[in-house]
Amino acid sequence: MSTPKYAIVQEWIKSEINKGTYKNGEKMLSENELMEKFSFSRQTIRLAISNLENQGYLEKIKGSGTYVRIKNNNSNRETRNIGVIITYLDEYIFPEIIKGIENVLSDNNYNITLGITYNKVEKETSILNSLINKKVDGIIVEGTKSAMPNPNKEIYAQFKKHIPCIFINGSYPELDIPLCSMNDVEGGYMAANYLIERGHKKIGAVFKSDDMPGHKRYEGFMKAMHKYNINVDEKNILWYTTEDLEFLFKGDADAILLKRFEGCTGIVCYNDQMALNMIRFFERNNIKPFDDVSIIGFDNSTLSKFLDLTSVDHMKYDLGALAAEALIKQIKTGEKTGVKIKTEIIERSSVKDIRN
Amino acid sequence: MSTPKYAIVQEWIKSEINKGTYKNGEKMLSENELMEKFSFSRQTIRLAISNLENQGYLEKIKGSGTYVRIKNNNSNRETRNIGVIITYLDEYIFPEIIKGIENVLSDNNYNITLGITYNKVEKETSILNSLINKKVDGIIVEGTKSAMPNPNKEIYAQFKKHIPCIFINGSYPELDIPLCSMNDVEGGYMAANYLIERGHKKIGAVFKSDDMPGHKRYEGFMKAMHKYNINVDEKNILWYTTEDLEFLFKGDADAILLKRFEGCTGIVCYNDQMALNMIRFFERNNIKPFDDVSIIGFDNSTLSKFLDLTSVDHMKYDLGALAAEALIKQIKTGEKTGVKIKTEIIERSSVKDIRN
DNA sequence: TTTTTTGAGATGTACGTATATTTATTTGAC
DNA sequence: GTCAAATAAATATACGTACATCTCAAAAAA
Repeated sequence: MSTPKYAIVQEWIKSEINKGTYKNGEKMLSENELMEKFSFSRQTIRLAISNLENQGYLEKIKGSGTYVRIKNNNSNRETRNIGVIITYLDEYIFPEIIKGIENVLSDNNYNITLGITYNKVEKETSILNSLINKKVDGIIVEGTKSAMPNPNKEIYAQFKKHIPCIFINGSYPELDIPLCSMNDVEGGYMAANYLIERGHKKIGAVFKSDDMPGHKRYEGFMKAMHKYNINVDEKNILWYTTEDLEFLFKGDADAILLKRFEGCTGIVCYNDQMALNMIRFFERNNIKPFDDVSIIGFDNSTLSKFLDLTSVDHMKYDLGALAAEALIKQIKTGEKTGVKIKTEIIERSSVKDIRN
Repeated sequence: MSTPKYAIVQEWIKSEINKGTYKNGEKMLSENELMEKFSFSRQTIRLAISNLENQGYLEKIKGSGTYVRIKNNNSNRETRNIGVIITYLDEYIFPEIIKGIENVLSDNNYNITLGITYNKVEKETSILNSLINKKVDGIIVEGTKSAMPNPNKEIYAQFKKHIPCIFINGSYPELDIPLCSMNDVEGGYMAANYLIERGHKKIGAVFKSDDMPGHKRYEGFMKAMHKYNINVDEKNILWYTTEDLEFLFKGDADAILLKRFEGCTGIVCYNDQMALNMIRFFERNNIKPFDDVSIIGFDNSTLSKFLDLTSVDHMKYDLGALAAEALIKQIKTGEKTGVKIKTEIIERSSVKDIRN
């Protein structure tokens, strides 16, 4: 069994307390009410309550009820500890972000407490609860799917009253928590602009559809094309989802792809890994990448260095560093500022100048 | 009812502990034994044990039993915080290691406090000092260059007296701190063995000389060659340093490399990035990689997935996970154990079977 | 000999039932 | 209106059952 039922109840109670639904001293739902709410047996509910009692969240009074009673271990002393919550660590942009955060924070004598959510809301809840317990001086969060309604939103709302917060990549606008993010629209614009300036007119693109940055980069791409009055043939713009990767670039779909990108002299790719896919695709079909077709990627990853691929760098390190600086500023002065990170094209040899 | 049954059991256990019948660390009667002894139900016994656990008299270990473990509350109070110190984060093996550590620790309700040393001794010193201040429950360390004399060695010696430690990748043998590391010798052996079993006899290799794993992988490589009585031509083994990367694989040295690997049907590469270098090198010189020359890499990185490169996986995730488990074991029981991580070959299409 | 599998024993999770004790509110007698 | 009794609601104690999961050592296989 993945998460025991009693643990579900525990997490729920904890997060409700942290949200502020039940305040210190107030009466919690009775065992019977919790039974009905979760449709668990009374024993299971009692186990959860008993655990929380031992952890110092609740107090039971026989015959009366269960009450929130938070034991404040130590007062509001400085911990010089910052919580950093991210969705993933293995995707190649995150290590750089963390590096940026770590460098700034350690220069200011802060430690990092790291949490990884794997884009799962429940994991995020438990990390947030444990950070509240630990009393951090501030948090930097890359929230789980910010487009969807997130039950942790209320915890964040509670959080920001006492503890400085900074979001990175995405945020909940209604919460008024500052955001540090890369400028994907500008990145898409620059990529297209870079090709156009070197004489390319028929430009294809590959974007990820199930991802916010994908849409933003497309927006920037189109902006550049319109600025130069270049008609965009939608056929040349390929949208894919994570699931498409399985078959779309393995060779089976080459005939389709050839038609989609027929006559294109340059391709803007969603990221460097996609650029690699396209390079392999062209090689398989006797089209020389970089020479016959210019290619431009995103992320300026290790991959692009090895491939000698021109790539749009969104300064992942700076994103982390500036987020950390914004947080420290907020801790010191209370001033809430966000940042948009600059993008930059790292020139390598994958784009050919075809002007006469 | 005057005194509840569970209280009777509690009092009995307490007095037996105080009498010295069961000493600290010793195994208490099992739930079933207590059931029989008192003729109470298992739930009642469990309640008594659970209360004593919360009072700091007992500890339950699932699948093993209930043990006497008397906690002295005040001084060394639990922080449920583990320090993790690594040299780098951006090199591609580290995120996986951290993921392994994080998963195990968060399952056990520990937080991670992350420190990055960038292989600099002074940075390591300041991180260690700040962790001592923070009173972590344990640390997992990837030490800075363990071959060199490290002034932090004494800090570690102090550390390990009070706080459980685990080293990963490398350690200072004289400190007697357990080590979790990958088995590079075995990895080198497996890579060579894999090629030999598929009919390759003239096998080249590229190893990193300024790095411990490079030497270990070479050692394993030679072991396999000797086992099959294959004479190794030292000319076919290329050693490089970090600095060599600048010019050795950019094309200028192709003539030299061609001579070095003349006639080789397979190449063992120090890691996947080096494998990519070799692939590019062969392509430049009209030798079809994978077809004319089999190639095997190390690390099973994203790169190898994209290149469809057979690679030796040293289970970076497991390294982190097992190190974390070893640390938790040490915190709970005081038992100091290290682990050697298994290696495994991830088969893809870069090695050709050339047996007749 | 070494490695793998099996199995017994231990704790963990979960449900059901029944009765006891305490608290707080409502009801009813005065 | 006041006070005591009845009642409802809440937690406390206690037993039974079932199956899940983990540990460790013994047995079996390589």
